[in-house]
Amino acid sequence: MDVSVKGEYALRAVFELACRDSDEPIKIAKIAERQRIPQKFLELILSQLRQGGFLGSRRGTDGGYFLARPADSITVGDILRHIDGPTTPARRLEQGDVANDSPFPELWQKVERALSSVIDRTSFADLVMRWKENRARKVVNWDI
Amino acid sequence: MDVSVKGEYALRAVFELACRDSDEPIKIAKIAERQRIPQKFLELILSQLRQGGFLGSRRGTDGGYFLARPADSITVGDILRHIDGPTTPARRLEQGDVANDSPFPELWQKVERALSSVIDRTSFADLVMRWKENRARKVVNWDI
DNA sequence: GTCAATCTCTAGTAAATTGATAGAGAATCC
DNA sequence: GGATTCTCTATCAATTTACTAGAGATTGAC
Repeated sequence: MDVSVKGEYALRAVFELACRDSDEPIKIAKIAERQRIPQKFLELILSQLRQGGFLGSRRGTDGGYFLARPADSITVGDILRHIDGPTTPARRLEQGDVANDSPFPELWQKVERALSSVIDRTSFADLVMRWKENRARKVVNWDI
Repeated sequence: MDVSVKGEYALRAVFELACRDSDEPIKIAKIAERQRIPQKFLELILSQLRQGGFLGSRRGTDGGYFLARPADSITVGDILRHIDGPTTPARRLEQGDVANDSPFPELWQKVERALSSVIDRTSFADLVMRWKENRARKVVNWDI
């Protein structure tokens, strides 16, 4: 009932890439620094996200990572499930037969749906938009 | 984003106790057998649930465990949080200051609310009720 | 073509967590 | 007093988590 640190790092890294609208690659070192993520650990995570088709990369000077798809087509759920695995193990969702039934598969399905209604409906475009709005509000308050 | 086996055992054990409307204690061995839970492991879990005020117990012959409160006043969330800890670590829910803000505390709060809308609103009385209804339906289908 | 920068891949690893087990001790009832 | 059952502390193997090390492969600049 919790997200791993790795999953959180993955979300922060993708968010960092989604914030830049340009397609030019951002270096691992830069993401690591800005999001305070151990660099070597982040390398593994980014590589895994690339293998999942979420990110693209380029090597060499001016290399780095970038979104492989538009930010509004990548959801928080996509990233979390790719990094941390399924939110609920399949066997918990299966209805038992008459002999061995229990109320729990139905419960886990409800939990799954509730969770999904948030994580699968929040794209990184949404996150960036909300973040910019909040940011604007705070700056205004500061000015008063 | 998952529940431990221990948490699942705890739910099954409390459900087992909630199914009996009588207040007479049920032995650990019986619960372990009926719910297929390793007995020694279950002992720890039941003891922890007793310390949390959810269960009561009696020793000796005719001893066992029983609900300390009515089944409609114990929720799935109560048990899960007592056994597995908070569903989202507090630090993830905290809003950062202007200098270091991010869209994630808001996200985690939404996740938390979505989860809560299921687990904190499902009591063991609900589970027993639904289970009995389902059971009745299945038996009817068998008879046809 | 070589050099520097950067991603990529395979290992390894210390610490924590998970899912248990063992066994002595304490209460309850006959 | 003895049988039964819960209670408490300790221990443990396996797995997972969070992270590090280092050699290798690309890329672009010169």
